[in-house]
Amino acid sequence: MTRPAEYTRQSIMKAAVYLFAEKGFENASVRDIVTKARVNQAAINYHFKGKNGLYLEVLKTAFEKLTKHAGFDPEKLKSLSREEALRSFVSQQLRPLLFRDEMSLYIRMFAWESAHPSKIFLKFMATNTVSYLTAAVDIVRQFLPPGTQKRVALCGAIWLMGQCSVFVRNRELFAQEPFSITTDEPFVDELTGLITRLAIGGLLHASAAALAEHSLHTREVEGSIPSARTI
Amino acid sequence: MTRPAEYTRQSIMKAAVYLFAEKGFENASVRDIVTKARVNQAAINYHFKGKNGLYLEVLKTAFEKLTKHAGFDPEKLKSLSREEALRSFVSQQLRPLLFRDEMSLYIRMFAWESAHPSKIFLKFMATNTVSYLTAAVDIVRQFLPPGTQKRVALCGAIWLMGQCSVFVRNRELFAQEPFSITTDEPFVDELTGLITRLAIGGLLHASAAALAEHSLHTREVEGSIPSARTI
DNA sequence: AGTTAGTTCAAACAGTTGTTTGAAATTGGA
DNA sequence: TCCAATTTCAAACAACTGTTTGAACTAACT
Repeated sequence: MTRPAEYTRQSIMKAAVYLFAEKGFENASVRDIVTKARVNQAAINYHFKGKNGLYLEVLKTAFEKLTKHAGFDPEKLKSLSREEALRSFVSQQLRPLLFRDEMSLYIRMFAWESAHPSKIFLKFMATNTVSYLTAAVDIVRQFLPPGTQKRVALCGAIWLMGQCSVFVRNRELFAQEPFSITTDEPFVDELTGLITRLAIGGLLHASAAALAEHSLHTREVEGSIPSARTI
Repeated sequence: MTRPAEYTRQSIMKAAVYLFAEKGFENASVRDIVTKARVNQAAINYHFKGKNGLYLEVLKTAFEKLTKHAGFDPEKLKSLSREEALRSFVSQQLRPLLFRDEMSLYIRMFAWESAHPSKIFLKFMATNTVSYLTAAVDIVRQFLPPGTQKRVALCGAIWLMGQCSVFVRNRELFAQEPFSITTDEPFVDELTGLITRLAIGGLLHASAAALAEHSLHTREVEGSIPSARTI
């Protein structure tokens, strides 16, 4: 039994994370990956049982590391006020705008999925309990009334992440003409604050709407509150 | 000179609009299109000089019709208050959730592009002056101070459309488990109101930040206002 | 050294994509 | 009717995708 295989595995993983983050799952080809990893074509199928298998493995480690990372530590988040927790989350989501570290790659990978989820990703989310997403749901839930349905909170979390992912995905695009946005620290700080305030406003509104629904059937004119399905 | 070709052209256009709206540009193949249009493979290249040419043609007519459509008529929008104009715009953006008409297809096509713009789309937007987008920029601009830079308003418009496009793109997904959102009229109405209020809040905040920047250099502690680049 | 399991490799496979080809069919004008 | 431009068509092309193959290599154990 030889174990130089571990080097190949890690090499592939690293290249895959980078390219999935850069282009998204569908647009990163296995040939791209093996070239960057400097390994043979067949290596991906031998070590991961195909591209899907590789992606699943990457997703697993990505969410593991994200969860362990300070920004998403459930303990730390609970010690913060709900507003601070929300801001902390948004700040983490926008991390790829400022830093090019490992965490930023994972977050950007997720940004592609939040635009148009791949089937593999959805399957992964359905089977695994991803505490990364759980953290987001928990934060959102703190702005919603106690009895709020799970899917409402889930939907709110996805919406929240969508707010940030536009900028993360199209980072390079926004840097060019005619936008010419330089994503330096003060800009990202301000963007973080803006999105946080927006989210708080949106969630509290949804909360109020849901409460009104629960209290009495006081549907009157237009602008009435339809149901707790409101995000 | 024969002119039955016009039928083929229209047939291709119709199929293309449907499939581009359904899957986005990259994921709709020419074989999908010619099959749906019941024409020959080579027809697209003969009539439109390739897939890109077809897309350009589709984009052209799409934006033409969208502009002419009541919801984006510059005259009508000017007669409304800025809040009403914004709400009207958001309502139009969410149209594909309720109706499956021509306009909805065009809007959904645009929703794919707002997630991750294709090169052809960007080129089209750069060369043509799309009054559809101009309308959005104009609406956004009414919430921003007079001197606001063009790219700031442009960025705001894109952000605004992004708010809606998540739901439009992933319509089918949200209808399934674990979301199970039935996009009926009351729901879409409420969603419209919610996004409108969120947008107003966000834009007004950006406006205030930009104004403060212009008045005096009163940068003090953290949470200071960086620049007018703020969306 | 010989055996065996693990790992690499170049090549090919089977599928898809957009595009091109050159002949056949169609049509309007002479 | 014949001509010539226009339009259709089946087939093939070239470039890509993910995956499989079977031989070659490597390293540990007997």
